[in-house]
This record gives sequence, structure tokens and C-alpha cells, in this order.
Amino acid sequence: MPNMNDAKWTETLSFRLSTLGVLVADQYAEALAVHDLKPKHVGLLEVLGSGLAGSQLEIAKLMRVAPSLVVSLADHLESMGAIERLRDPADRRRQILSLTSEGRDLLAECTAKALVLDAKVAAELTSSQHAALSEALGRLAASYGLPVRK
Amino acid sequence: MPNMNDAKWTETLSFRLSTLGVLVADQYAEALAVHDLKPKHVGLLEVLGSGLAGSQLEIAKLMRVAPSLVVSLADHLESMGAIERLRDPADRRRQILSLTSEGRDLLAECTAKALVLDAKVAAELTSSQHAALSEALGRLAASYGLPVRK
DNA sequence: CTTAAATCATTCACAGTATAAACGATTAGA
DNA sequence: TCTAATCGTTTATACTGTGAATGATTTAAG
Repeated sequence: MPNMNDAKWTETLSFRLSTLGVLVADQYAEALAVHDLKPKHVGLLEVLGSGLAGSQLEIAKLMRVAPSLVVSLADHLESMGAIERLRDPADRRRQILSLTSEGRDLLAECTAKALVLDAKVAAELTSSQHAALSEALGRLAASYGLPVRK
Repeated sequence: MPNMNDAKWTETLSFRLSTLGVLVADQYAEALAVHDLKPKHVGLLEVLGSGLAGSQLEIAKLMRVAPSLVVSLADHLESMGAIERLRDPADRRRQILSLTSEGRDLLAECTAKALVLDAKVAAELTSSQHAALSEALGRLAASYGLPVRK
């Protein structure tokens, strides 16, 4: 006998959450392409912009990413002049990364792109749906605990 | 002057939607690992299970994926005995894919894993939050139109 | 002090995922 | 009939990310 709940699964929370989430993430990635950036580059910019920053190793932990990846992300951002590397005088193994003013501008532009995308998503919803979605996602975000771009 | 809405962005719908979505997608992928499957393998099984199936090219279009990827996904599933390839007698270029009974069982197990994951997500929410989230995501899913796993 | 172990950034080799282009078999159309 | 298009497959390749090895520096032990 064929199983009974084929159709149901695509209406599941986790299915929709993951498919829509990946879709939005892809759209965001696409919007960033004009700046020659990937989401993780922006993630690094955001970490630096939030002031939580520090050494590359700390950034790697914050972003839950291999330290060697931080190197290549930072290389790219540095080559475009968005960030600076500065040896920590107190511990000359460490590289302290910081935003340049160009980097701050770039981050602002990326944020703007994100807000545009956000508006497109919001446009599909009534304001009460928007509020409810926001609250529920906020709850989930709090319990899963991740203010970091993947 | 530093820009004003640094903190705000991480509370955005699209940010939370994409980060949480990717997170859930990752957890789902992890849950599938015991079956030696990736989400896209299951996506293919789901397409076949839904009866929309047909030739590999049609499947590729449904899944929005390169035809050559369907080949390798199908190779893997065929090697585990989950699907069968059958030349279309009417057009012997086409391969018609179909689920074997083992394939149906496998799909059911994957669906079960997904429901477990779904329950974990739901456990973080009140029932009214759950309902609201479900409705809002449903609306978005409808307007973006994608009942297909990514 | 001096030497051994740990730490940070970097490089290098590699695995995994996906695509696009080239190819052979088959079918459709002029 | 023979030319062009289609389907599946193979092959080459790009891309993202990881982990292990390396070199520079710092910390800890004796």
C-alpha cells in the first residue's frame, strides 16, 4: 500500500523554512555578486563592523569556519581595500583586522541590498503576517542562537 | 559618522529566514547521513514519489539542477536499489525512473527523519506561533512557488 | 636562562558539489 | 534520406571549504 502523507511533508515548517531560507540566501548571494563578494565576505565585514572583532582565530570561531578560510576571505577583502591587517604589538602572531572607511561604505551598501531583499519578502505578506513571522523567527533565532551569517 | 542600524539588520526577516533556513537544511542533511544520502537524493526520491516524474531531463528541470547531476544522483540511488531505470519504449533515448519498493521505504524513512526535525523546531514555539509561522511561510512558498528540495 | 610546548596565521593538498561542454545514440523534420 | 535536434552520459573544470604541515612567535617548565 502506498503511504498516505506524501503531500503533507511539503507543507511542513522545517521543509518550508529550509527551502525558503536557502532560496533567500541564494538571492542575497546573487545581489552581492555585483560587488564581487560572497555572503561570507559580508559576514566577515559584519563581524568587524559589530566591534566584536579581534584576531582571525576569534573571527573563525564566531563564524564557525576554518581559520584557513578566514585567511582567504581576508585576503580578498584586503585586496579590495575594505579591511586592514595590523599586527598586534602585544602579540605579534596575531593579526588584528579592522574596517577601512571604504569597508564601512561597502558594508553599508551590502546592508542596503539586504534591506531591498527584505522588502521584497515583506511585500508578499500582510503586516500581521509579517509581525507573526518576525516574532516566530525571533524566537527560533534566540533558541538556536546564531547572529552570524552562514 | 558611523551608520545607525548595525544591530537592526540581524533582526531582519530575510536574515533570520536565510540563516535559520540554512541551519535547518544542514540539520536535515546531517540526519540523512546515516542513510548515505544527501538532500538532493531525497529530492529526487520525492519527485518520483509524487508521480510528477518522467525522464531525467524533466526531473532536472523540476529540481532546477543540471542534467548531469541527475545522472550521478540516479546512479547512486540505483546502486542502492532504491530506483530503477527503464528505457522508454516509445523513445529509446529517454530513461524513465521509478521507485522500487525499497525506494519507497527509504523515502518513508527520510520523511520520518524530517518529521522528527520538524517536531524539534515546533517544540521551540507556542502553538499560535507555530500556526502563524506556518501560515506566513505557506504564503511565501506559494508566491515563490517551489515545492522542490534544494 | 634556555629549551620544549603551545598558539596564530598561512600555505598546501585534497575532498565534495555542481556546472558546462563534448560525445554517442536515437528521433524528428525537411 | 540526411540534417538537425534531443536525451543521457562522460569528462574537464570551477568553486567552496576543510585539515594537515610549516614558520614565526609566545608561554611555560625545568
